[in-house]
Amino acid sequence: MNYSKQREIIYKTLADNVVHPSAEYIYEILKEANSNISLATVYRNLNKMASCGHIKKIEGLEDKAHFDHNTFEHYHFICQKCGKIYDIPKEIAPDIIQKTQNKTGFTINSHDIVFHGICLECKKE
Amino acid sequence: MNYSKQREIIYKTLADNVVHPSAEYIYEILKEANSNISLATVYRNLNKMASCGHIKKIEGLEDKAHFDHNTFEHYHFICQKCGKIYDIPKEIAPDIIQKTQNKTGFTINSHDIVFHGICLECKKE
DNA sequence: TTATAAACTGATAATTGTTATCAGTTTTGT
DNA sequence: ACAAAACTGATAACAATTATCAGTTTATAA
Repeated sequence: MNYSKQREIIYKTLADNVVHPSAEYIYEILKEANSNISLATVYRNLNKMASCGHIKKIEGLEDKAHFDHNTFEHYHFICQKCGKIYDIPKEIAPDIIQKTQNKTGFTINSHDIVFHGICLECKKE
Repeated sequence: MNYSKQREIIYKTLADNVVHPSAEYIYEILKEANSNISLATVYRNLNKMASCGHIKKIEGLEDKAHFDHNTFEHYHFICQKCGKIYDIPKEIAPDIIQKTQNKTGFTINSHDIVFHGICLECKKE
């Protein structure tokens, strides 16, 4: 993979964002900053970085895919009211890979856990 | 919800299938059986049954959604080689809801776990 | 350095999975 | 048997993503 200025900008935009943005959302931020980076380039580079493990792709939320620069193992919670995505620490499911491999004999390369529910903020209301 | 002959056929097609089919796949089976059920009806009814808990919708695999008539709590493994989807028993992650609720204070309504890797069949080759 | 191949880009057309629409049909409760 | 509600097939519309393509940038090595 070669260096590209656009990829660097896309990664920084992702990393600086507290949220877990979609490709579209990153594209909008870049457009407002007059970066002149096309939507196709955003998709291309997010997917490229995800497939080489530099970032994480979060699928199965609504329709869109979201991206996460936080690559240490963790899970996600999506609020059914506000739509916000929260990180969940991996300690909630200890030895999950080992247990599953033992039980099935399959080789596990990755796994994702997604919770749906209502976050604290939205419960207050 | 009213009774519908098409919905019954769609459910039976789903239940009789060992695999976890997509809407498209069910539609193809029905078409071969000359059922004359339209793709829209397949989508409509799978979604309807999923939202009332009669079946399960599995999202976040590749692009398509898949469906599962097995509604007891369990997880999924998708083989990166053959694409087959396997059921994983819920025992691999005991108390996962309780733990996550305690840790976050969020209310959890549902959760999904998806593993990616290589299944036994494909490892043999 | 410059030449060259490979990897990249923006713009946009194309694709794909899914949903909406709509006129007509079934189902259900009275 | 009748009206209201829920359903249907056909197909247009939609939204997210990917493919295409001519031109540009990057890495390599003579």
